[in-house]
Amino acid sequence: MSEVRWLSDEEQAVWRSYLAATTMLREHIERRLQRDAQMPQTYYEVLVALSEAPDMKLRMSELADASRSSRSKLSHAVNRMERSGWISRDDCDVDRRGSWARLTEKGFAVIHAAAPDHVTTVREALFDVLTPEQVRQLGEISAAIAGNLAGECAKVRAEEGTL
Amino acid sequence: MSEVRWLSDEEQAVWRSYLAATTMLREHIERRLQRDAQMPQTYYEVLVALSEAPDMKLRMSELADASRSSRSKLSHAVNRMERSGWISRDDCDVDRRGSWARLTEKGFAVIHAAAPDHVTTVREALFDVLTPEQVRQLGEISAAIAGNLAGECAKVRAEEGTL
DNA sequence: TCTTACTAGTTGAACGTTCAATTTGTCTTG
DNA sequence: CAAGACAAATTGAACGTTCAACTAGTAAGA
Repeated sequence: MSEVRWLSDEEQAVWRSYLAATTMLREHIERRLQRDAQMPQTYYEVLVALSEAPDMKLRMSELADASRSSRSKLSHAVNRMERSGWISRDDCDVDRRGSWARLTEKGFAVIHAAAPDHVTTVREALFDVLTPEQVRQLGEISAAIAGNLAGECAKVRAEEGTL
Repeated sequence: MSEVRWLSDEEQAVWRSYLAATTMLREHIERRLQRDAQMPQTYYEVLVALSEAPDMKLRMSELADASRSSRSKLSHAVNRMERSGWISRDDCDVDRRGSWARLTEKGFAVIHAAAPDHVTTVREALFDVLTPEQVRQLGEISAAIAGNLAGECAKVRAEEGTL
């Protein structure tokens, strides 16, 4: 039981600023995407992952990893997008428990229609307000944070099916 | 109708890294808070805002601003925390439409019990993986992003009651 | 004063996410 | 080739959030 290392005044200020910035940015993008393309950011990421995959299809687990979704969340999301006609589910011959999620032509059209607005939002809200130097810095900072948490997240992912 | 300014390879990489880092960090903190204190991060922020207010009470609208909640979201959240006995609602004499949200003794105890674990989580996942220089950089980057979005968010906030 | 416009806050329904099963199929080892 | 362990994916309930009304009180102008 060691003593808690509280935050210094500067750390406190940075943390609050970080929280404000990331929250506002996320909500801003979410609102725009909802307004322009009638989908949450999560669905956008799922569609992007599929559109970049060979034959525009992935096993559910692969898609879950690619889009940082839990299996359950992805299952619900794919249900929803299947009803919208953006994704279809195909049986997997190799493993009959598994199934493929495939981007339909309609889904392909939807993601391509959504992309320009989305990219513009990201550019205007993020890259346009930072200097090139800051962009580089943000890249390194993000890599450090993500690198440290990757293990933890993998562990959580692994415990999913187990307990 | 001008041409879309797509992201360069470097911007693309930074954006994906940023998305991975912020998503993982948020979910990590959320999981810990849920595990250690049985509350989502949003509720934690509401309790902190109240604990820092004079007499540990704020009008609902002030609390909404302080915790970056929509009025609706806050209303639901306070309902929940009132049932838990962490917050109580007091009538407002000055404006009979309004009401005060006040932190109860139990709520005060809850937030003080939750703080050490939470701060430790934040320190380990954020400050411990960055150099002092990077912490400073992150502060400036966050300020730039938040500063730019503040107007937009205020506008959304204002439209809430109107439409 | 009456009327209209506005503001504070709440509510219920719809949505997306989490959590804890559950189903179905594969792998392993005796 | 059984038997149990494990893996892929889905499901329903509970939760928190959003959205669009809605209630009730205040402010302003005629």
